[in-house]
Amino acid sequence: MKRITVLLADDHMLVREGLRKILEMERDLEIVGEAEDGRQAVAMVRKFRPDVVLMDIAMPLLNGLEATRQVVKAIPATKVLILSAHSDDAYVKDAVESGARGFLLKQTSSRDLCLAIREVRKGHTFFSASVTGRLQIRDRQPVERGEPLRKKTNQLSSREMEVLQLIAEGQPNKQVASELGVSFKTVDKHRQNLMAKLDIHDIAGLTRYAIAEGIITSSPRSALD
Amino acid sequence: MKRITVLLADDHMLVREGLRKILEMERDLEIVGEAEDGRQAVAMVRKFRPDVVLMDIAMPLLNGLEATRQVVKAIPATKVLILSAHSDDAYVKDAVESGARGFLLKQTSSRDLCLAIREVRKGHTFFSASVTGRLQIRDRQPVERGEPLRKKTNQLSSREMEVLQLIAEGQPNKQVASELGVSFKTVDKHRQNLMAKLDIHDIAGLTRYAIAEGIITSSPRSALD
DNA sequence: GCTCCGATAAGGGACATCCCCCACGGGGAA
DNA sequence: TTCCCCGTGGGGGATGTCCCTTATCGGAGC
Repeated sequence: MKRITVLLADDHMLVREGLRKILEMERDLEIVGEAEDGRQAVAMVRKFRPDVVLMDIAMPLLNGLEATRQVVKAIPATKVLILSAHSDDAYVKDAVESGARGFLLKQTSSRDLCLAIREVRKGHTFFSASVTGRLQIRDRQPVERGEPLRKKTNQLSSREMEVLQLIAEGQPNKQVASELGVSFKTVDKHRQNLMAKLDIHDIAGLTRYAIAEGIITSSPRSALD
Repeated sequence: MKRITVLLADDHMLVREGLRKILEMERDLEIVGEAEDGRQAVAMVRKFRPDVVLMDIAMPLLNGLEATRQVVKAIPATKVLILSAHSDDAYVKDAVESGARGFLLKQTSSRDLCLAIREVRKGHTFFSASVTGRLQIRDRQPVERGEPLRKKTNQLSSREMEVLQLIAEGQPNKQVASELGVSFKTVDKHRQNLMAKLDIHDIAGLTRYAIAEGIITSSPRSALD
């Protein structure tokens, strides 16, 4: 009986060693290699043709998503399972569009990890519970070989982006209103709408989102040093 | 012969399970508990009094550095070994000033991890090769037995740092209060004080500051679940 | 002893937030 | 054309922020 061959791609040796120890307990799994950056990961997939790649997103030289695209394109038989610390909507979306077959959070248990590897190996998909909710919004098209999914009305309008930025910069509704030359109530309404779209319901969350999305920066001292 | 007792503090279950598997191979090490945030880490140190705490920096509710200060102050016999993904100068410096006995990168090998645990247990220090060069700046100050030093840049007290983190994670005063087990009005006062110290007067600004200082990350994960 | 400070707590007030409700006009899609 | 989304504007209310004030307690320092 042939075992499922797995490639580990993570830039942290401790994490790799930990994952190795976890996976070595499973009799049907076999680790065929370890990569410490995205470029190495692609090269090792070409060389070993593993059934599954366990791919971290944040890696030097070539990030996990770009590496996934190259792996999917070069060796379609190899299934990519993304391993990320964050369940950021954009990451999950990018991962799916890159051709990944699953998205695992580092908060998940080792049991789910092994489960996920076996599922994607069989051609199925596997997503951590925390991220599945966001995927069902889109229609469940066969992501298999198709075109990249188009963004639906899920995105913020340009007006909402403006309001988001000003809020994240610390301006109260009233000030945003005068800045944009509209009514305070209009700003309030935009805020309500974008909060509903993002499912974020406090200013701190909006600020973190804006920073994560690159809409603003967190460093107030960037002008000085 | 008594084994070295170790507490794991990391918000990623997979990482904890990986570390557990690694450490369980060592006969002289014994994992006495796992914490998934800083507050839990402090509580479990008080409860189990482990020889060594393996502490991640980026954790929800209470970050690893603040947790280290509290552990060092409450249970000086417990040695804290910081485990971080980044070798940022400021992090290393903060870690030392917080009273940590060592600083390990996640890029280090499992052999070095075990070595580091044994060294700090003996009262020595252990720093990953990549960060040792930066340490010679500081002269041997009485970090040994005394109180953890505090950064000069921000004169925030421990309590204020805690409140800042929870606010930046999106929690309203009331929820912070119940989290810390104090009155809503006390939290409000801490907030006023830290806002005055930082000269920041809105939540968005506090959030940006907290991210810039590495107290939290901009990832939407840390505030949720 | 006295003083300063941090942590605790409370009252009160002005304002902002967050979330409902409602409506209108324009522009693009079904 | 009809329908829905988007931007605009408003009412109202529950809750939270932000900033005053005062006060007690314990520890650190002089």
